[in-house]
Amino acid sequence: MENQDIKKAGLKITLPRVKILTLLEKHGGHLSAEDVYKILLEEGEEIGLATVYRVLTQFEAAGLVVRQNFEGGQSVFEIDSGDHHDHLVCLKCGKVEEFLDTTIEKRQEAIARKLGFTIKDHALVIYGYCDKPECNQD
Amino acid sequence: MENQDIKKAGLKITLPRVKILTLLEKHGGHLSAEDVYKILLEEGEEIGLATVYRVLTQFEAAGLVVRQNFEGGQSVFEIDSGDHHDHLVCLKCGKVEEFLDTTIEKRQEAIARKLGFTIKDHALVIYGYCDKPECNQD
DNA sequence: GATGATAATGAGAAATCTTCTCATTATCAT
DNA sequence: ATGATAATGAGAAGATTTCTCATTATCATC
Ligand SMILES: [Mn+2]
Ligand SMILES: [Mn+2]
Ligand SMILES: [Zn+2]
Ligand SMILES: [Zn+2]
Repeated sequence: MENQDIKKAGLKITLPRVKILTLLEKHGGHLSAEDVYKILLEEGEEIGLATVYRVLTQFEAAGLVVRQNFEGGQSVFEIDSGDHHDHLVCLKCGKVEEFLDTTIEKRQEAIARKLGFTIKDHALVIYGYCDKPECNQD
Repeated sequence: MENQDIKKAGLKITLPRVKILTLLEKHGGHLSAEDVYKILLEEGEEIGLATVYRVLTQFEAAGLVVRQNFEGGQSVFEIDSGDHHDHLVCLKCGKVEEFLDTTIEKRQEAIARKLGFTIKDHALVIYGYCDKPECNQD
């Protein structure tokens, strides 16, 4: 249940928080703060955009969601399943695919070690065109 | 000479363009539009921030510079040497290191192929702490 | 279940980064 | 040198995100 996750994060169980977390779980994909805001409005919820931004940032700090900064426009958020992964983004239709490549992950560690960096996080996003007919070719 | 690069891009040789390109070449590293603007002002140039943004975007389109979207804050620009590379960024001091790993590059191709994507571009940024004493640890 | 200290919310203002508009000025082919 | 056209600079405006603060909700305690 979402309520336990919220409580564990040291946050009070409020309607906006439950609605936002439930929506992200139900949706499963990548949503911007404004996406979340609009969907909840359409569902008849009373919520403020500032609250959505605030809560998503709190959820991120609590490890409940992950923020992705794809190029251009807004950040998007997704449930933190615990399994790190990277992304492919279609420049035409916006479709997002996920992948995890242990070879890449290991190489990153080696590179950081060689250059004296302690890795805290990383972001690998491949931009291109997906295989849908209307997206193919430049 | 910068002038030829600008001309080849189909752009007129103007003082702002020459100054911006020269500064990026001289500096060698990663500069935000505002960095460029402030440095040129300090050097006594008369230039507008809008021009800096406009010109950097034109240079990017022309393949003269590359834009990097590191998380938080402004985009930064660097001369496009033609050699693609990725980045490590220190979260404490902002230091940026560059690297190129052919293993990672090849794996990305394989992943895109498997998922039906045609790669147009990619961004790999490793965030962490560099080996300077004041940056080490958390 | 009622009470109250405290945290959370929502609306709008504001901050931040970037692009746009448009009158003025510079470039460059002729 | 001239003129068509492109570029510039200042400020307005757009886009995204955060902040402020008065009002409201939560929840530990009674
Ligand atoms: Mn994802
Ligand atoms: Mn670089
Ligand atoms: Zn697509
Ligand atoms: Zn550092």
